[in-house]
Amino acid sequence: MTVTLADVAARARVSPATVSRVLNGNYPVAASTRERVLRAVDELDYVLNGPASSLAAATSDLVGVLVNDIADPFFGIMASAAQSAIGEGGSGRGGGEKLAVVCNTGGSPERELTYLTLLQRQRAAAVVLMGGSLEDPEHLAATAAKLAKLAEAGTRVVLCGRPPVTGDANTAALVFDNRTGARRLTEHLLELGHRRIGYAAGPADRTTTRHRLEGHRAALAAAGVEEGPTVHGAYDRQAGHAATAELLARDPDLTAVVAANDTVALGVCAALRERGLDIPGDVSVAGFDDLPFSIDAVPSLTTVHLPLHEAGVRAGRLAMGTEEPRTGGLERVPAELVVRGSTGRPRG
Amino acid sequence: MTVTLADVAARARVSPATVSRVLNGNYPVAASTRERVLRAVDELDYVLNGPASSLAAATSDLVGVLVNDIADPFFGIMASAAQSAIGEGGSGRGGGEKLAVVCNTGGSPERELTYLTLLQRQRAAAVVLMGGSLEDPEHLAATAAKLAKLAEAGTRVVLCGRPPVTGDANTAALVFDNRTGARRLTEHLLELGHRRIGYAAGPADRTTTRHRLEGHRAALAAAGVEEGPTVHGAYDRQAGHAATAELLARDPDLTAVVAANDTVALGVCAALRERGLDIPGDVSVAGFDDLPFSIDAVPSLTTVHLPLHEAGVRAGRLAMGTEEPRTGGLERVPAELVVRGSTGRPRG
DNA sequence: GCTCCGATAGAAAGCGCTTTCCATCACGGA
DNA sequence: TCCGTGATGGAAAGCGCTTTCTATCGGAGC
Repeated sequence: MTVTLADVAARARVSPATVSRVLNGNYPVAASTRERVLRAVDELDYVLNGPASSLAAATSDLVGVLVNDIADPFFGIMASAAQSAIGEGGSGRGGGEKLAVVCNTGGSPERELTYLTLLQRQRAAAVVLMGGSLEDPEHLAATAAKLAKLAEAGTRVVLCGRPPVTGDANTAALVFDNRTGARRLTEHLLELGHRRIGYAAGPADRTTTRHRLEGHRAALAAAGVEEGPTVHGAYDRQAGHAATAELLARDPDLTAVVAANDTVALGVCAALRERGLDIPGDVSVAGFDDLPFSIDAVPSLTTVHLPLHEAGVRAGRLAMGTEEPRTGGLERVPAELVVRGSTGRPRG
Repeated sequence: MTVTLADVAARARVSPATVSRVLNGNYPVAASTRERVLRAVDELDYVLNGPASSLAAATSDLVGVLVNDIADPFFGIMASAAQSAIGEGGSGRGGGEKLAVVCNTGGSPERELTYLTLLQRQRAAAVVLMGGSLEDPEHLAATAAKLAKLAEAGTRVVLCGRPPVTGDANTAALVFDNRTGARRLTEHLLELGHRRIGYAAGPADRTTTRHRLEGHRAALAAAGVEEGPTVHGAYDRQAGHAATAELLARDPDLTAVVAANDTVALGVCAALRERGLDIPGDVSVAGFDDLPFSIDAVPSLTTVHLPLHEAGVRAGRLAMGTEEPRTGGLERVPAELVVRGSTGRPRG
């Protein structure tokens, strides 16, 4: 029923071996023969059987991209960039067409491991993990073990936005400089004169949350300013909205709120407005990530720019093996403060 | 080097056949034997070889989800929903774990076909195409042919947000009622008293663009109001920003602008504000899709709500075969007008 | 007590490809 | 003229799993 390589071989009057060689192009085949084979492929509308090919060759052209939340543009932008870098690469087998697939873990460690196992099953060529991870030691160990096994089996492992868990070769890591970015942001607020700053943080126990919080605290400590209230929540507007109520309850005299990211900042702004507070007149608000919409917020959001697209491309190339990782495998991606309209001097 | 099923069999002192049966659970195996096998699997840390399994069984547990732009929350939300529906389904082979993978076509017909071929190679269990498509007849035909081939080979095909191209069984389609949604939206504007309405449309030649435009025009025609200027552009803020300048140039007395979607609307708002125009005092603005951020826009966006999450889940279930498609395979998803602060009565 | 049957488990034949040997063949050099 | 040699193409052995087809065994039925 389905056309197989043998059918093509018969039609082209060559052996299956030759057809395979034409298709994979890693062995000399006379031009005339090649053409005959290609014509047969065309005429029969032959499609390679991926599983069979992968089985025989012991690798597949699948590249897995794991993200915490596919509905969040933060990941969408990176994944998109990685996918296009992976798609256009292509010196590998099977004509170099790699199938970049993105898998949504929802931030759940279990799903992350499940996907990694599934990709291991498929003998994926590479795996890219995007976004911070949970800091639970048990999970960290399980993930590290799984990644080590993948790397050992020849799957390239790339981390993008999370610290490396294993010093393995075959593993590269890109980390955003969240600490410095957060620090600059809070310094900016301090320079404006803010002394009571609330923090609507991301989920507890996540690397990203901790790093940003550390940067924030470092800035406060350096300036000798007392830390304001901190509330943890998810990375969505709802969380920002809820956090704001809590923060204001804990310190009604806040003059600024730093949000875990831009989306959360949107929720913070909404909550402040509902209470009749002006931004930045009464309260300044800052985000993080510099997602596309943050420039269109009203007022436009002061935030920390992360080169998501560039990082995604780089991650994709590392996964393809097109580019080599830095020595040590760890690469720091700079974060840059972007001052816009949502932050200003506090009243008085 | 890698542990194979035979190794597990040897360790458990059973035949490979028995191990396979335990793993796939579709054949009676004595409890004691099963346990012995599972212990061996655990002890050896065995991971099934996906390609081998797929080859022998002639299907894989891959489900492809194709989206036009993964960085756009519109697709992110649907894909996320579909992926979770697919992940939790699971009566299939291999323990029912399906690997839902999302592929980013970037709206390019070529990439779409490439991905479809790649998925066909992998003998994917199902394919979900999300979002509108190009209306170029040549592309339409090529896609239809490819989808027919996939369906014929036993791959379930689900369209979500695009009209069906083939009346095949094995194929289901979910379509958003863009026409009605757009019509209601324009009717709303007309009721408010607007008579000069600009339209910042999506890319030309796309089904979604056309349907929304048709709804808009239908409302105008029914009210006997002359159509205002229309500008086509991409689905991003930049396009909305640029379109606004053009629309205003063509008719400086516009009192309302309808955008292709919420993201575009954000760009429209930004451009209007830059010109010192008040929203909705001077110009009303409306979006489409009701993405999460639109409620936080200032003023909050009047838009058309699309049940993206629900549609994604439904698409996922159709892909899994958990739910049956309606007779005829076509299902209409309702779109609902949501009036917020960005639209109001025109001055005077 | 013997046959028949349900419940289990093993043997073995592939699934469709890749790849390692080999076999050819046409030349150029000695 | 004969042989070494590079360029091609074929034969065949798997890759690791699934799945028929059989074989075995302990009762139940007569």
